[in-house]
Amino acid sequence: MGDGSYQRIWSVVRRIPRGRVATYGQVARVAGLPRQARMVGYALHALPEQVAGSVPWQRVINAQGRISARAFPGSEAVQRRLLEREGVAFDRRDRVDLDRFGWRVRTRSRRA
DNA sequence: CCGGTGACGCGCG
DNA sequence: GCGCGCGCCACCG
Repeated sequence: MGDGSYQRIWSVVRRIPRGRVATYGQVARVAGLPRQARMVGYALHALPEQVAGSVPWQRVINAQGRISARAFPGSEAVQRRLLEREGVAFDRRDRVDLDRFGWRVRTRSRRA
C-alpha cells in the first residue's frame, strides 16, 4: 500500500447505515479522494478476510444503482442477498433507487 | 520505465 | 435510456 488510503476508504464504508447504499464515487469523495472511484473498488477487493466482517462492503454499488460485476461471478448474488436482507429493494432491472436508498451524508460543509 | 487492467464515473451523440 | 470514449490511478508483470 502506498499510504493509509485503504484505511480511509474502509472507515468511510463503515459509516454507511444499514439499509442504505453509497456509490464508489461518493465514498471516494467523502474519503477525500475525489475522482478516484476506481480505487474504492480496488480497496474493497483488497479487503482482508479479517476486517471484512467489520466493513459493510455490500453497501457500495455503482452510480447506476447496480451491483458492479467482478472477476469472480456469484459474489454479486451474495451482495444482493445481503442488501435485500437489510431492506434494500431492487427493481426488475436489478437496480436500486438511489433517491430512496442512497446514503445521505450528514455534513455541514457539504455544498448543495 | 511501459503498458495492460480494473468492485468507476461522466459527458456525448 | 444506452453505448462509447476517455479520464483517473494504484498494481503488477
